[in-house]
Amino acid sequence: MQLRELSAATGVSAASIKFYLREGLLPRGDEVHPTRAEYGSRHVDRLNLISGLRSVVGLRIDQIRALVGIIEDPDVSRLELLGRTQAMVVGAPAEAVPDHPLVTGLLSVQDWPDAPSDARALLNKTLREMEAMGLSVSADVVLGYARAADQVARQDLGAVLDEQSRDRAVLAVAVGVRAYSRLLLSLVALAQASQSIRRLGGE
Amino acid sequence: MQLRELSAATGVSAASIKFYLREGLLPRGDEVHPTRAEYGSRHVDRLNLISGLRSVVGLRIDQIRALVGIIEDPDVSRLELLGRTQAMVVGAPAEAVPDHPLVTGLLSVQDWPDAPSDARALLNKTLREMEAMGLSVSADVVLGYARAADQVARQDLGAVLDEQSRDRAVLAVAVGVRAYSRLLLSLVALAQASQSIRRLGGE
DNA sequence: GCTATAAGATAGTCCTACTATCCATCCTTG
DNA sequence: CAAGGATGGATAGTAGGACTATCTTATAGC
Repeated sequence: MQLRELSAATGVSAASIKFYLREGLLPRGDEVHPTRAEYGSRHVDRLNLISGLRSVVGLRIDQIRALVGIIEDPDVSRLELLGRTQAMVVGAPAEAVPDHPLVTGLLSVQDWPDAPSDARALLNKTLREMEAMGLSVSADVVLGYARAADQVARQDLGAVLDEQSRDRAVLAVAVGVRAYSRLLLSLVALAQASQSIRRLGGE
Repeated sequence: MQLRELSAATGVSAASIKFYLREGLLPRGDEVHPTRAEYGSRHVDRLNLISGLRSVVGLRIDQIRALVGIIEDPDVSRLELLGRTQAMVVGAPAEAVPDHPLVTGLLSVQDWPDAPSDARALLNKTLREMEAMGLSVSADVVLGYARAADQVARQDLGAVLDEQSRDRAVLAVAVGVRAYSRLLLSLVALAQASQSIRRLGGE
């Protein structure tokens, strides 16, 4: 497959493919001559990953480059790869954040492993930011959400593990996280709208 | 208060204030002379709204302009204003979307009013998109999240209704929706990370 | 051999959100 | 009351991000 065909196969313009090559997101093809290179299925997977992460998930080029670097690092296990993907998509903080009181309680109630992770750091950061903004969060609410989240996680994991290439697994995780975040957002919005109508509807 | 003081009071640079004036996001001050204008608390509220919607919520200038237009339309009730704000923040679709089977059930179980809304359209659209992508969503999961969301909404609404100016109410809604959905997302991420460790941790 | 096309490199474009400069006032301070 | 510095408003410039168009060189196929 050469560049033009790769473009046709993925719907990405030839100019954009050249751009991704330059930016190091897409590996070079096998060079047949100085002016001819051969591309294969890994290039197709990679381009699908790139355009999915751009258009669906909304990551920036430098974030995608970072993720691609992890994908290609053979020392990174698939488990770690998926964790890093999740962290990138949800915007987890780079540094560790000390545990919020609610989090320690949560882990024991849910029987979740007490291991540090980007997700845990994000949760702690989020709780602290909400308090800083004057939004109080009750333990009941957190536990209620956590129970629901735990159910989702059990279901969702299977699909991701079935993906054959690392590129496809990463895309599946990213799209899944994005979809669930939109679902949650919709539900919060609908709940608020419903309560608003209750209280203000008759005014 | 003149421009420099307004800048000091809000932490927004004088140049940016001029930019927002030009863009029609911030009303002009009361013109004392051709070269002197007086700004008041409504300008402070508005600037806090603009910078909050930009930095915390991530809205673009044209979205903020649209919202400001609604704020200043006296024919729009506070209830409708808050609904429109929410729709902007969550990126609700412009057109109505037919109900997903899960949604009708959800409304009756939660005893939420059966009124069309942007939030409802978004939920329907999200559920349909997830199905199109092969992500199955169970009724149990949706109900679990909905219960938790309902609790949050009851609490959170009070704070919004207490706000005196429309600007502040809009900011409170926008920040609230954003913050709670991030909280949920953090919990889902942590749940997924925990389940991953369970299943793959020993590999 | 000749021409169309691929690969690769370089420079240009479009968009968004500001930021810097300019200018005509006008207020304040010595 | 004159001088200097600030103010409000207008115009143009900048920075970052993501491409896109152009150009060059070298082949591939006729």
